[in-house]
Amino acid sequence: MAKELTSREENYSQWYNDLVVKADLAENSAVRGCMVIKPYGYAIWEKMQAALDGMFKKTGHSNLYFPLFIPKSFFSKEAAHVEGFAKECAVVTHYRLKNSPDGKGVVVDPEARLEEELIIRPTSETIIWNTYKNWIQSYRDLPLLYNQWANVVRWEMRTRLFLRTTEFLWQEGHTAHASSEEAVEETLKMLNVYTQFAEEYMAVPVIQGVKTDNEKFAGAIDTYCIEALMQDGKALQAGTSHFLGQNFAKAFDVTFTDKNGKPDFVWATSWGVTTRLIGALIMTHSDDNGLVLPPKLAPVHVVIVPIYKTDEQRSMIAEKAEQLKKLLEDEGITVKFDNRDTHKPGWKFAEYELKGVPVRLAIGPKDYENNTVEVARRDTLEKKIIPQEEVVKHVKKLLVDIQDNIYKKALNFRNANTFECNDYAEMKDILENKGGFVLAYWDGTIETEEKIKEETKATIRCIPFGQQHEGGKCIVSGKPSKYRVLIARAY
RNA sequence: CGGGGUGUAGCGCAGUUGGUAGCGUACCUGGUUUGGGACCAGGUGGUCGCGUGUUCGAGUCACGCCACCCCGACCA
Repeated sequence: MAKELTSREENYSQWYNDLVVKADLAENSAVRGCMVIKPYGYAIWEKMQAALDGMFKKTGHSNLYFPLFIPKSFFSKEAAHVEGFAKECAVVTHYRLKNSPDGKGVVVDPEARLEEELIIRPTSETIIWNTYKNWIQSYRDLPLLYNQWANVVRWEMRTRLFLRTTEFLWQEGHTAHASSEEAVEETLKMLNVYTQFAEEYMAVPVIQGVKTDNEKFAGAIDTYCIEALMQDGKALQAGTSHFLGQNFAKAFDVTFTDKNGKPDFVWATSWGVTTRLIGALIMTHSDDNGLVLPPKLAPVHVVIVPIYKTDEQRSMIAEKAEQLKKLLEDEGITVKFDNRDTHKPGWKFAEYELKGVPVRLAIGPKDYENNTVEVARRDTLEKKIIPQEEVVKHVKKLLVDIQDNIYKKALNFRNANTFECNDYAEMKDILENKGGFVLAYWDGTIETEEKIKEETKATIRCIPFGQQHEGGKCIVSGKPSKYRVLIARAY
């Protein structure tokens, strides 16, 4: 019993930390607040990247790459933007080290101070718009539909593996358009891409909406988001897409000549998702036995564990396993045959459950004789003996079933923990004792928003799309309200 | 940055009134095992976070520093 997990009930946050480390996804590094993403965790990120990147390409985007460093002066050009990020920027002031005078180690060479300090990007709007200025003259140059996969740094006080680290990986799309309508359309299009990715690949149901002015991205006109509900009843923002209006074009003087020969500022969007999605994935599906990964993002779909007593059995079963592996791989399924003799089958079962491998096949002497295989599915832990000739068909179906089942399970959980609420005391009680999403009327004022935040520690996550009711009274002030907002404590 | 806590073998921990460090696990070797985290025997592994002090003698006492974790405020 080498790797006992803390149970979710006992301590959810400890469970999460244990799981990330014990499933070998990531660990804390020698640098405060920064993590080492280990191969298994990185493999999940690569799967996410591949799926998202394909979707970006299909919607007409290309990748490019901008520098990690941004001249300090760029940052002061968009007032709201500076305000939003100033407190968490890492600043490069020098470019050289030298041997310490006392002979012990190295010191920063005071002679090598930069004329202008460089900011390590917390996001790249400023350098990108400074550059787009040179790329855009006419409406014929538009739109620019670009994306970059990059690392960014935000100097956070308190960090948690994947959920909040000082450095993290993400993609940031930055597009330029000739009209407001087109930019808004792009913003919503990418929100839909994120939604589709979350639901179809991650099997995480999300709620689409728009952020309040108070919660929106610094420098945006509107911030759209998708919000997911974790098993502990807390919300997690799984993606954001911003309509930036002409704010950055004005700040960096990016103009174009329209069809009528008139100059105008360019319209902008930006949108991103981060390695935080791995945290969302973990907290949505996993259980007290370990990770539960959706087949579409699992680095390994199927693990084959041989069971044997003698060397002869071992080699006969290995041959059978290799045959099955090949058949499954021909169907595009990723298979690991764990033929190590250094660990017992029971150990391997526990290990791959911890790592969330969706399907496990076990082949032992009895199976060899009967031409059968034991199939176990990770999401329900059910086991079943099936004939070998049905393995491929069965596994293919099982992978689809698991993807489907964990999505439904997550959706049911969210539905069971989403409360339409019209009474403030009741809302407080829900947020305090049960957790989950509360849908309540809000009068639209920042005063009410701040009051809710202060008294419940929950925030307005978004104003959900597609509300068709006639309105009601604000849950706090009693003033008329057009729509319900999504309220929850959040990561 | 505030409150709390912890630093002793890779990991998790014990260490009494101060006497030169131990347990579990992991690791290595050999053997028996293998259908849910095997067992037996033997073995390797420590600058006790760092520094200064008290003392004949410090993991243990004093002072200072550092790091990490948890809880808050800020955030994807």
